[in-house]
Amino acid sequence: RWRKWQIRARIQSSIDRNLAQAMNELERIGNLLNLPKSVKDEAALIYRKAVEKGLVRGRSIESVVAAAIYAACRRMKLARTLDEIAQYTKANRKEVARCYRLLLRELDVSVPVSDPKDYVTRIANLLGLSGAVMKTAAEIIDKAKGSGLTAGKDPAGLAAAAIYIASLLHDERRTQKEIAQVAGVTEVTVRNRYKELTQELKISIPTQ
Amino acid sequence: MATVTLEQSLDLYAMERSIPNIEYDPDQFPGLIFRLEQPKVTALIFKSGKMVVTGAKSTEELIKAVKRIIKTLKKYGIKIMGKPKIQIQNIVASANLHVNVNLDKAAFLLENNMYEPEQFPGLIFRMDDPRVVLLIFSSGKMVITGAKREDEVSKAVKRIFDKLAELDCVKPIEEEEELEL
DNA sequence: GCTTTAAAAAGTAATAT
DNA sequence: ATATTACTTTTAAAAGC
Repeated sequence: RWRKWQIRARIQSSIDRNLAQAMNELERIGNLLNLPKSVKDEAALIYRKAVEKGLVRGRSIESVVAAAIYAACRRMKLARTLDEIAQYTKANRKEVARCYRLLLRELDVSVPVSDPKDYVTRIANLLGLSGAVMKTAAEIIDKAKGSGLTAGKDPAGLAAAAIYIASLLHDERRTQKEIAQVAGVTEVTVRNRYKELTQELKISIPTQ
Repeated sequence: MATVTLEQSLDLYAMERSIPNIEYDPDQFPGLIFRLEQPKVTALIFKSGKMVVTGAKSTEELIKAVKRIIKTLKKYGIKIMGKPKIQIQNIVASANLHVNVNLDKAAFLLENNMYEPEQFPGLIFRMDDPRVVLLIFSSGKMVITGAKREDEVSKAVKRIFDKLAELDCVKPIEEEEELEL
C-alpha cells in the first residue's frame, strides 16, 4: 500500500527532523552543564523514546530535552537540580518539571529517588573539600537516613548541612553562605537541617 | 468541590451592579466570584446558570451554602426558578495514620507513585480502586483527593494503611504527645 | 494548555521585623 | 536570626481563549 508507506515515511521524517534539532539542543545544554558523554547519551536515549511515543507534541523540544537530561542525571546519579538545567532553556523550572513528570509516567524509565550523598560529592568538589570531609558527610547522611530524618527533605539541603558539619569537624570550615550557594538552597535551609542533624544525631561541634 | 446547575441563564453584569462584595472581571475569568461567609464557601457563578462551589467541609454545609447563595441572589432581585441540582465533583480530605512512613521504601515498593523530595515532601500515590490520589507524608499524615463520595475516602485510607503495613513501610511513632480532650 | 476558586499535608523560599 | 507569608503538589468543574 503506497498510501500507508507514504504516511509512515512522512512520520519517520518528522521524527528525524525533531531528533536532529533535539540533539543539537542536547549537545548545547549538555556542554553548558559539563555533562559527561555517558549522561548525554542516556538523555538522548530517553528523548528518542519520548519522540517515538509522540510525547513532544504541543511542547517545546527544548523543555523535553531538559527533562530528559534531568532524568538521565538522576539515573546516572549525577547531582544536578532542575533549576540548574532549566536555566539554560527559555522554559522555566515548572515547565521542565511538567515534562519530566510526563516522561516518568509515559516511558519505561525508572529513576531512583535522589540520594543526598550524590549532592555531598558535588558540593565537596565545588568547594575543594577533602575526601575526609566527604566521607564524614556521607556517614552523617547514612545516620540521618537510619534515624528517619531525611524523608521529605530536599536532598540538596541535607547534603549542604552534612557538608557544613563535616567541614567543621575536620577543621576545613566553609561558611553556611558558601555552602548554600553551591548547593542551590538558602542559608535558612542549611541552618534548619544543621540544627536538626546535630541535635537528633547528637553531634557535638568543637566550639571555636 | 461541587457544581450546581440552575436551569436558566444569568445576567452577571446585572448581578455585579446589584450585589455587594462580588468580583467580576470577564477579561480575567468568565465566572463571577461570590464569597459566602457562613458557611464559608466561594462560588464561581457563570452566565449559563452553572456554578462551582468550593470550600464546604461537608455535604450538609454544601447544601446549606447553596441555599443561602440562592437566597442572597433573590434578595438582590435576581429571579431564580426551580431548585438547583447539586453534584459533588471532588472531595479533598486529610487523614493521619499515626505511624511514621518510610517514603524511600514505599517509593520503591508501591506501583503508581512519584516521590521527588526536591520538588515536594509528599509521596504521590495514584490508587486505582477507589480512583483517588493520595499525598503521603513521612509523618503518617496524608491528603486524599479526587474522590466523589465520602466512603471512597475512608476506603482509600484503609487500603493505603494496609498496603503500607504489608510492605513494612510503617513504624510506630516514638514521641507520642497526643491530645487530652 | 491557560485563566479562577479552596483545602490539606510538610518543606523551602522570600520578605519582614 | 526568627517570624510571617507565600509558594510547591494533587483534584474537579465552570466558559472561553
